Amino acid sequence: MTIRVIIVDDQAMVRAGFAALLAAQSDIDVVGEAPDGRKGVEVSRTVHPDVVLMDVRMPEMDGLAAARELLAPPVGVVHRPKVLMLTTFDVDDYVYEALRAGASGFLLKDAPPADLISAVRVVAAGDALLAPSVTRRLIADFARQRPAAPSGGPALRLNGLTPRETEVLELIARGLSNQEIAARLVLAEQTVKTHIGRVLAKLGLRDRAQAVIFAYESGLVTPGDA
Amino acid sequence: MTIRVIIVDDQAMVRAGFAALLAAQSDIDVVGEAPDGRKGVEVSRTVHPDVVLMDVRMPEMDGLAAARELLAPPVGVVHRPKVLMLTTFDVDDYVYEALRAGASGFLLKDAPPADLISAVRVVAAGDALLAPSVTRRLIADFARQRPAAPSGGPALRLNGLTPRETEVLELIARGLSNQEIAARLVLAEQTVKTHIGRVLAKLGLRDRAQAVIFAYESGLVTPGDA
DNA sequence: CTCGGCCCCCTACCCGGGTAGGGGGCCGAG
DNA sequence: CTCGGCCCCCTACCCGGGTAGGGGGCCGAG
Repeated sequence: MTIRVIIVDDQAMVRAGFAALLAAQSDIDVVGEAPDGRKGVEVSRTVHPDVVLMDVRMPEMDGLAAARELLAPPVGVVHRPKVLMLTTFDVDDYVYEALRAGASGFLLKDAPPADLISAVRVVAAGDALLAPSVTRRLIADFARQRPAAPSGGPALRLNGLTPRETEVLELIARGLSNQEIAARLVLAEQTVKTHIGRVLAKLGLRDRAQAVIFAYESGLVTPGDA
Repeated sequence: MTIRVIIVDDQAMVRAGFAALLAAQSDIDVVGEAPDGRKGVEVSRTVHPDVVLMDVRMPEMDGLAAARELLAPPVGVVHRPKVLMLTTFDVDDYVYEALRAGASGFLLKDAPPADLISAVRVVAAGDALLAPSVTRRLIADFARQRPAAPSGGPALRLNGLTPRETEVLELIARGLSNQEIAARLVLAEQTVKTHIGRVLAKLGLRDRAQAVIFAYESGLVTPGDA
């Protein structure tokens, strides 16, 4: 019995590469592809794959939203595939969001090809799977986790940032100074500093330069949307 | 007569994907792989491929340096492959550097797979090739080109940055402090400040946070390659 | 040779950004 | 109601980062 897989990634080359890689396995069939989350959901609901390989960052609908859609389907939809998230970076909040959404696994794209193949098999079999580096981070996070949101916390914010903090972070990532941010948000500059201080603390960053990096790496901001 | 190709890219998954893609063509043989420029040069000198698929950004020796090495071989080395550069972004200076080094082509990684395959064939046949978006940018650049470097200028640098300045900029974009950059490059912290000052002035930026933004927006640094 | 570009280093200075440690009001959950 | 989270604001302080304006050596082009 073959494992039916679809690949959702915005880069056609990546899709083709993965498809070729997986299709070479006798027990795996690539039965569909999609370039973004929204189309990925559609394709999944049409072909009913066992496993969805899902990129995190994509246009239209990102991988996390698509995963949530697939894993908590509306009434009437019975099919529920396993979702294996793919990413090039191991940012914790993605992991948390994805796991919370019910994803079966999280794999870094630069993992050895053999890992991808076995990951598909493991996930198809119903097991969970995390890349070693992700696991490491996960454990580290839990270790130093102050019992913040007790349980069933309100929402998924970027690493536990409040809306205001996220807003400030984005303006930092646009290159604004504290003064400019204050003007833009109609706040005292001190308040801006306070927000930034909390952002840096929550994310474990040193300064606004690292904050900019985080914003890009986490997808809060994307090259070209300046 | 098959086209012998080697793939030089730091991500094993990418190599495997491309290899699978190309190997499926009856007229193309993948005869080697390497994870960085230096090893790529070695492999090329060993297996004498017709075409080298070369990623731009890699550890140890980047794709541009490796391309120069292969295309201007030291005396005694006779083999001279075609080099097809691969990149995820279309930054002008990379294009210029690669073309000046004698690369046969420049392809964006997110091009359709069919393009990659035909690109290999085109290049192997001795023709040059640029991705459409690269061509567009190339023309646009020439169009609005102030007669800066009058002719045959020294080199192609990111917006007129010297190699050292570019190096410093990249470290800023990695989140390093001035002190850390100084340690990394074995410089006085003051020297680092001097370089940064010039970078900011040349690029019209205010501070290192904006420098980080520039690095991402220009493609000097890409989300995911942290 | 001279000259220009690059690289490295320096002193002196200041300000923006970040830290530490406060306070108050609002609001939804329990 | 109380309590916790969030948001906004404050003083005080300091240091990293950035500016201004120097200097010297190397090297390739002319």
